[in-house]
Amino acid sequence: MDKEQVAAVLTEIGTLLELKGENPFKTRAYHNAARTLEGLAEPLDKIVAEGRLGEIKGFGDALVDKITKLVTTGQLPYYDELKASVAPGLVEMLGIPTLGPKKVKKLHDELGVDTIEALEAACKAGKVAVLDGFGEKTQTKILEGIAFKRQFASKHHLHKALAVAQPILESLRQHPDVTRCSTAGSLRRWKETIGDIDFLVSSRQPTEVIEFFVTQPGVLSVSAKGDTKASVIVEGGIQADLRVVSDAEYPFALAYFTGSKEHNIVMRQRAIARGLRLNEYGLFRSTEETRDPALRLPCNTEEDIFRELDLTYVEPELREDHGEFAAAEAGKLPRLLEWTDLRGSLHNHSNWSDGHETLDQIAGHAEGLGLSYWAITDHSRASFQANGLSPERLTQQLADVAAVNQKLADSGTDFRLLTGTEVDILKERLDFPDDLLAQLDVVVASLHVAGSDEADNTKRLIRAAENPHVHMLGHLTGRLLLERNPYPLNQQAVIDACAATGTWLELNASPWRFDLDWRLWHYARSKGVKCVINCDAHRLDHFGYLRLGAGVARKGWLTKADVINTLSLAELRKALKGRKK
DNA sequence: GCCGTTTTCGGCCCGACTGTTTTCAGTCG
Repeated sequence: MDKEQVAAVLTEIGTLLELKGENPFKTRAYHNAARTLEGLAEPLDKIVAEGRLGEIKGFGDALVDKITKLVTTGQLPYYDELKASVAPGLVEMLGIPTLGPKKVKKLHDELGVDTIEALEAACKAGKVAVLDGFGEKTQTKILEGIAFKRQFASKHHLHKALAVAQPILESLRQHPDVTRCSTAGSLRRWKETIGDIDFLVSSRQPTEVIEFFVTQPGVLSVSAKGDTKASVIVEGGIQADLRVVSDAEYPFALAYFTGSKEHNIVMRQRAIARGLRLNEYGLFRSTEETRDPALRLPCNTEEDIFRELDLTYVEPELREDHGEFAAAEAGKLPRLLEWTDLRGSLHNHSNWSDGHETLDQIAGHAEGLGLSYWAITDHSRASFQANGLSPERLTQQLADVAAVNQKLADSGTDFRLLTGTEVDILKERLDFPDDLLAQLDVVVASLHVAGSDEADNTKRLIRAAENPHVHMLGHLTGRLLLERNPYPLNQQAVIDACAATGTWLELNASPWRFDLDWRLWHYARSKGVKCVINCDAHRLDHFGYLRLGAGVARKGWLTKADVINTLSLAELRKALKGRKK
């Protein structure tokens, strides 16, 4: 096993021990060891072979023995026995909000519950509410949690859908019988979560293309296969649909299948108002149902369709009926940000807190990608679970960043790391004093532990925005897509406070967050609030989130001028030092 | 589980909220 696999086993052991009610310090030792492994710079098998595993802090005799067995043989009887002794349903139950190991254990011990279904039945029978430490509210929350999980089981995060779609799209593009092809639907509109993946192809040989599609690598099963369309289930349980049309129909089908439904309704209304009829097969000179090619207006691209309906081209991201028609009619749609405009990210983590890589590794990777800057904003002390930095460690880190930058300067490169923090917004104050914040290039203030009181959460965020050293607020609502709803919060009031104080707002580009939501950027932009698209990177492969975040920013109507991290390093330094209002 | 030591077992361990309590356990980040 490699270190990722070993880390996964150790994490699972820790979770299983929690469910058995083991000493929390013991379970934590496993979780800590897993995290340490993931952060190792050199190969695990080398360390094991050279007998240096025990030199690593947190690795005693027991862990060295178990890790060595996993690395050298891929087996660990202790793990197998432990796993066999715990019902798999219990691990699944941990995924329900408000249920942790203690409650799950109690439910299992007292009620014999070992599946989600059994838990649901027990709640409905009122058996949970009468348990010691449980009550009516807990029982209700568990039922809500189960419903929430089921509701979102059919939705998928954008990056996962993209990862599945891109190789298939590339494959279709190479096929000799494919003339034009594209994704469509919510994926093309860059929605934050995706129900199913839509592909559109134009071809003279639909049967061949469909056969090719259903035999793509990653296709788990074929749910439907006809003359013009097919549906398959691909890896990750995502449904993917292919539609094949003639090349003359292609732009109409692309517009139709891209949607949104609401956008399409307005498009059809505009067609009717002009004595035309719009559907997936064409824009026809007729108000009757028809597919007669002789009546079809000659449109080769989507641009042509919009023009026929007296509109400038509307980018797919904007097709939500959120004001795009009025703007397109007036020729006032903004020129949207391009992801290649971005020069760096201002909210990221290193192995000083809960990130995976060293400052050197991060700087090397960012420079290699052609970026201009990258801020290191590790967690502050209160984020204990994330190994948050004390003021002393932060001060040490400043020196280390300076040393990395000196090396960069000596090698003649213009790329620089920036110092910073993601400082916790505590109940009455920020986690670091102002004089420390004043020494940093970048200060991101984030709420990690919010309450249930909307007014109080709002007040805390506004107070953070009013701090003269805070450049921006991070992941405003704390939502985790498909997992956790936003904190109760008056977002508009916070945006107004940002406008009044000159505080920037983060667009957190992690595909689990995309926070602030695209629907609110239009408002923020109208108030003059600047956006910062941040990766919140915890490892090198999170750098690609810049592209995801740029798509969300486009969906929020943002232009290059609205986004701070399109600035050059010199311009950015000036903006960071500029006095807030 | 690990660590450190007044060398053999006690301490490890932030800050806040919710729901259950009537002073605290469990959960979360």
